[in-house]
Amino acid sequence: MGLTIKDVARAAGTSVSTVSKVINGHYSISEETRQRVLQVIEELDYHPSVNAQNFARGSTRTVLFLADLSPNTAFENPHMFEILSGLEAALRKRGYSLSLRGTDTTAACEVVEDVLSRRSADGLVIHASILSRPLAALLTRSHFPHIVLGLPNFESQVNWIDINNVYSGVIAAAHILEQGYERTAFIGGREYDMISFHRLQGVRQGLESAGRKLEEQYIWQGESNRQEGSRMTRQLLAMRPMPDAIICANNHIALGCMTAIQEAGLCVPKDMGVLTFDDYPFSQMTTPELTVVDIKVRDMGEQAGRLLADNIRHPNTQVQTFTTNPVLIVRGSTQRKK
Amino acid sequence: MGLTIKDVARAAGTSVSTVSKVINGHYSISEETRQRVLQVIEELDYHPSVNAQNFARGSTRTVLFLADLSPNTAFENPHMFEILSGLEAALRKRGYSLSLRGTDTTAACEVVEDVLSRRSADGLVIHASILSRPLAALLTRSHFPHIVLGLPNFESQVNWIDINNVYSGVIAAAHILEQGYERTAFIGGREYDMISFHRLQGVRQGLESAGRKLEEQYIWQGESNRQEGSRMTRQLLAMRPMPDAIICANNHIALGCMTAIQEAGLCVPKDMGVLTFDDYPFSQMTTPELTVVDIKVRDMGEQAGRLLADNIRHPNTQVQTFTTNPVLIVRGSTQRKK
DNA sequence: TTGAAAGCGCTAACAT
DNA sequence: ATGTTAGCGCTTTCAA
Repeated sequence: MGLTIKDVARAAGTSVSTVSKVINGHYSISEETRQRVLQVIEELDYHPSVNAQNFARGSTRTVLFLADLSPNTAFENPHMFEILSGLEAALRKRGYSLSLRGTDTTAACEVVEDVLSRRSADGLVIHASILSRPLAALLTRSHFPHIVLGLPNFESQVNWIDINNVYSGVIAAAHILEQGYERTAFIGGREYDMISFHRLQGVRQGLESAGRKLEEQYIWQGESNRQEGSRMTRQLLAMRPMPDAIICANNHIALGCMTAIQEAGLCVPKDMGVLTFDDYPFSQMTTPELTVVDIKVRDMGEQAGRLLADNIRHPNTQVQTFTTNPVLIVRGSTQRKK
Repeated sequence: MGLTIKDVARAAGTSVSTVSKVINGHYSISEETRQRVLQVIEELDYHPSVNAQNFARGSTRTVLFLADLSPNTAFENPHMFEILSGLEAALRKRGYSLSLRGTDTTAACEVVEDVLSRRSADGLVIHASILSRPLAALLTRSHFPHIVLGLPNFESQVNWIDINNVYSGVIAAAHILEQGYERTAFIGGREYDMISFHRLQGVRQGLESAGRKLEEQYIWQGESNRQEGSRMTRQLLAMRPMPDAIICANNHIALGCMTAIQEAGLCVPKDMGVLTFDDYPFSQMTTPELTVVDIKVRDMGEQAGRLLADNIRHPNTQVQTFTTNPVLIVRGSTQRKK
């Protein structure tokens, strides 16, 4: 097996260090020898050994992705894979490869300690769901390049990136108003459901900045499932005046909402506009199909990759960002205007 | 930076090679020194450098996963992530870490050539959707450890593993019979849809082995979407005698099927049993919920990991396996019996 | 602008 | 059972 850098040096009539410099784009090499060496590399079809490069450099050019990969997470979190794809693309563009490692919250600390001491990665991407205070402390203390996907649910100095759910709410409100709906309602998850909460906040802001108001009695909270979506919707339908548009915090709730409206004999989007967040395959399974404020979650992965690559170069910068890339996908459920 | 094997050797009063042997579980070390060295390693909190180990061994202890990771593949293929999770778990258990690389069919060959020449992985997991003839040839010719996820759609000598869709069909048929349905129909995708075809085959076998028959006029093929599912179902409902159970090749078709049956004023599961394959989140979104023959796709990932690890140890064995792990999930759509 | 040579930290063949 | 030592293939400092 294998050509080495020596073979190239010999064939090109130079030293190995010259070849190395050519490979790494060192400035001190004359254009002439650069071309010659490149030519030889091409002819010999030489590829430097990744292992030897890593070893000599003391780095791995690898980023490790840490998340909970227990059975069924994929179904519950179809976004994770998209994030991963975006991340991989962004990292590869910058010369890093991506490794994957499943772990739960408890084990995560040990895993990270292991990575640090064995130097088996140059950076870490950590899903917020497995971030604990000790882990955050470890990350901060070690100054190891990292980025957390999602807003940590406690104060910390870690680098993180998250979707701007508030802004998504603003977009939702704007669309509802633009379609001429007058009395907007919001049904969402419980207090601890931060995503729902932020979306609610955004809707409120969006309405208020247009001089409208999200009436308190039009806000309902419950579990995130279809049954609850139906239940909350029925509450709304019983009110006078009845709202004429319902913004649902997520798809599950929205599906229940649609059912309840149809069972009440009302027509979407004429009697009631319905809007939700995130474009899932089943957003298009209702009649009419659901208007959604979608999130370019792949973009978030790409941004995470970019930020992490920067962080590897400049380990002492802190990054805490909301990415603001929601996109409105208008479908039948809010198309009141022609 | 950091502790090296020399520090450990010095502290333990042995040579570096002894320490190395302890680390790698070499047989020739006495229990006594083993304990002493282990103790020192513990005390010093020493962790061998992955880079140095890889370099010295000439291997990476890494497996690369190759698949198409373009936008939206996650939605279209929710299974991929589950496979990945299973794979990671199985590989980790065997000392390998998993890397991820997105590529299309065309670029895949170059990527693999690069991996081979740079020795950047010890093995490859390749999704069948990006496998081309040249790539298969390269894999075979190079004897590089690999496993393809999914049955290649051409003859080849590569190692592969796939779901046993035929067997899933058999399970489906058995359940339908067991529930007392008399005239089974099958609606599925076009000829080129191999998954549908295999399931059909299985249903046929299952019925025949019970002395029944899948009548040719009860078999319809169309595109895999809801519209077509409805259309094919309406065809079936118009036939006399009408079938009393419909096996749908996939969820999309099944959803259309349910709609058509309900529009015709018939009752599932009394007048018509409905069964499909794969448990998706939306399998439970119909009323009644769909009985499905599910596939433990995570298990397939785990098996792939195991097979690949074996293949890395024994590069000259060929593996071409159907994993037979379908599981019947009985829900309302076929529960005719009490 | 180029080259010589000293590592990088570990493994494994060989010697004891 | 343990130790000695020659690599592994590259990067990088320093001298020329």
